[in-house]
Amino acid sequence: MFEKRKITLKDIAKDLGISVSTASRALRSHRDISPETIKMVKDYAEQHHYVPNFQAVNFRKSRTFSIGLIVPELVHHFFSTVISGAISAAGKRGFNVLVSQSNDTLEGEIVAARSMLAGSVDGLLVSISNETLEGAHLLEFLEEGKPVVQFDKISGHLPTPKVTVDDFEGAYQAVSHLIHQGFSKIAHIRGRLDVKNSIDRYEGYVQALIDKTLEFNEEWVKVCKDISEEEGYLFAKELMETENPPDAIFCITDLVAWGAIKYLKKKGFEIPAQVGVVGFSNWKLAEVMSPSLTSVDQHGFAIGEQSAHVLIDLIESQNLESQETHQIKTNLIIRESSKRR
Amino acid sequence: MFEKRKITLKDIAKDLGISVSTASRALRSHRDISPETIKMVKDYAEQHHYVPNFQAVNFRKSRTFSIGLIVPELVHHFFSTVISGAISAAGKRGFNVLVSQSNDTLEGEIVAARSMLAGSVDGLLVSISNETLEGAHLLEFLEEGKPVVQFDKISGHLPTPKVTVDDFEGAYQAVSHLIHQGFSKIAHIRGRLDVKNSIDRYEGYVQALIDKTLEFNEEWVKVCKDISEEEGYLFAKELMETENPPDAIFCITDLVAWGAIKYLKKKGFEIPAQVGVVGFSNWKLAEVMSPSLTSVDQHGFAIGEQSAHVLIDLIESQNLESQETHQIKTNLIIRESSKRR
DNA sequence: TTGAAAGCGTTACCAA
DNA sequence: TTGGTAACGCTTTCAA
Repeated sequence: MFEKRKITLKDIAKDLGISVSTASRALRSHRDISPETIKMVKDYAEQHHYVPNFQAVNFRKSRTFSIGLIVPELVHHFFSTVISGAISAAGKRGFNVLVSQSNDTLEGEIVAARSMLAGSVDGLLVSISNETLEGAHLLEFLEEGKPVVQFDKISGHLPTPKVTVDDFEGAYQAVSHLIHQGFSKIAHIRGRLDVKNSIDRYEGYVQALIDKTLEFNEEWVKVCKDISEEEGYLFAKELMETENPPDAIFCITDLVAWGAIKYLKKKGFEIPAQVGVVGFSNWKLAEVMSPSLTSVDQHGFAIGEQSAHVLIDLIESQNLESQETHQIKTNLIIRESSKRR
Repeated sequence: MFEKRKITLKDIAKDLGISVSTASRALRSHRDISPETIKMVKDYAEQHHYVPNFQAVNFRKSRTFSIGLIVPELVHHFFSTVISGAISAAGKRGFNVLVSQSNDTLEGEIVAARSMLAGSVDGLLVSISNETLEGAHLLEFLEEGKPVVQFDKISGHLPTPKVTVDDFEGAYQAVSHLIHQGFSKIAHIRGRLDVKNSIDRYEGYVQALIDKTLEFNEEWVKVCKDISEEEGYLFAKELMETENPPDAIFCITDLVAWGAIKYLKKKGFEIPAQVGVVGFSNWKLAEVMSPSLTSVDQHGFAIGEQSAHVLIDLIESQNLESQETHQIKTNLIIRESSKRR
């Protein structure tokens, strides 16, 4: 019922009695084709709905005008925001985005990377999995002349540009805010010891305490493995059951904060009167939980946009050496869980 | 520093003193190539890390082994779940997924569709925007011989297969549950009058009332335009301020339910003691809000998987005529907001 | 069992 | 200003 054969340059050339190369050049308004020929060819193309076969063009130029994007998890507010930003920026520059997820495993990341490397993208945007160390599968891109840009979760081992959240500054602001609200015994439920984001947030936390000459207590720092709600609950319990409990908790993510708040509510602690809580990420749930959660917004959309622009710049300049780091500023969103005054 | 020229079939053929066609066939274990030759070629390929150039293969076969996926909104729990399912299923069948969003506008959908149609995908998965009526830009895919599958938000005008949530049944179950919990004056904050999902949910709501011989009251039905938190708040207010207020509200989405709950809490109504609330979608926030929200889970992952399978089946069978509808069952998740017994 | 050659649709070089 | 031709890397007849 459907099916309408597409016309090619050859058809145009034959019908117009010119050569294929002339037709090709005319369509691109090449400067040494006469205006008359150009007009003739363009008119014909228009009338016959000529559409260039991009597969052929791209094959010829060995380009795809697509970029790959690998995230640890797709169903995740922050990452879907980043994807949205990347697609928006890439689209404006004529690139499609091929999306995949690693499920935060090395294996998954390798599978995703390989399926993209084999001729379907011109470059890669990646937020590495927790398990990624060497990243040989990512180096392969560079070896093939395809640039890679890392964002958010990055590895220092890979010689690529990076676009990151300013985790240090975000944490610093969050903790400073707590101090400003009158909290003085501030705990931190942090992420893994070997992940850069969680290290930076931890350091921002420590620096804020130092700058305001507040007590730093080793026992007030808890280390998550999964960054889960359950861990938030558990560590809040551990923190509050000690001799010298904190009066505020700065959590590595909103989900962990939600677990902590669940515990605090259950035990009748008043938030923020008795205990203040701050999260990180500013997901939708921060706004919705009760009490609403003060959180650090990571500007995911901007990160996606910026990453895509950096990558496409490299693709277009054939630059594989760049290792610039771009830091995106965070923004503290103050809500009920920490507001005392 | 990097850059390692890829070897091609021609290189293999030359080095091994055979022809390109023999090399090509040997690699695919073609049945009339001798076992010895096959082994020789494969060993050589292995040693020299031969990777076929898929751009060339795909160009030759006019295939891309990619599918397009257009959703109204990317930053949305349901849609990101669907995307995740589609990528998972497509990956298993050797397809990459090119993702884009329409921002729920016709214009956006057309732009996204066009950039994919021009030779970058073999078929399209689409959940149409609110503004899409005729869908000429989608028919173009069929005209080019590329199958289209609609999911979730669908248009009856387009002759394509469809994968949908069983909205009617989901709503029916939700309302039946409320009735079973002892609620008898059940209101409905519904979606637009011209959108199929919201019509189906409305009809499920009405049918449940009829089957249980409960009162249907025209005044208890409110129509959203944006499906926003604000509308939930506003309509809950309108409903509760009438002479004869309902004792339960079934909402078109969790976000609307959250708006309604906000109002109810503010006015001191006890949930679910005085007013029961049920949402639809089962986002993360349903679990997190207080009280936690009973909601209809839509199995987004299954929808994504199923849609991808249906599409890839059509691509591989070259079938452009199919218009089957696949309904995915929903699942009611019962939480505090409706549990009376 | 193997090879030669044509062809997919385009671009780009070299001649005319 | 134009045309012929080779080339991109592969698959697929057709012949040998």
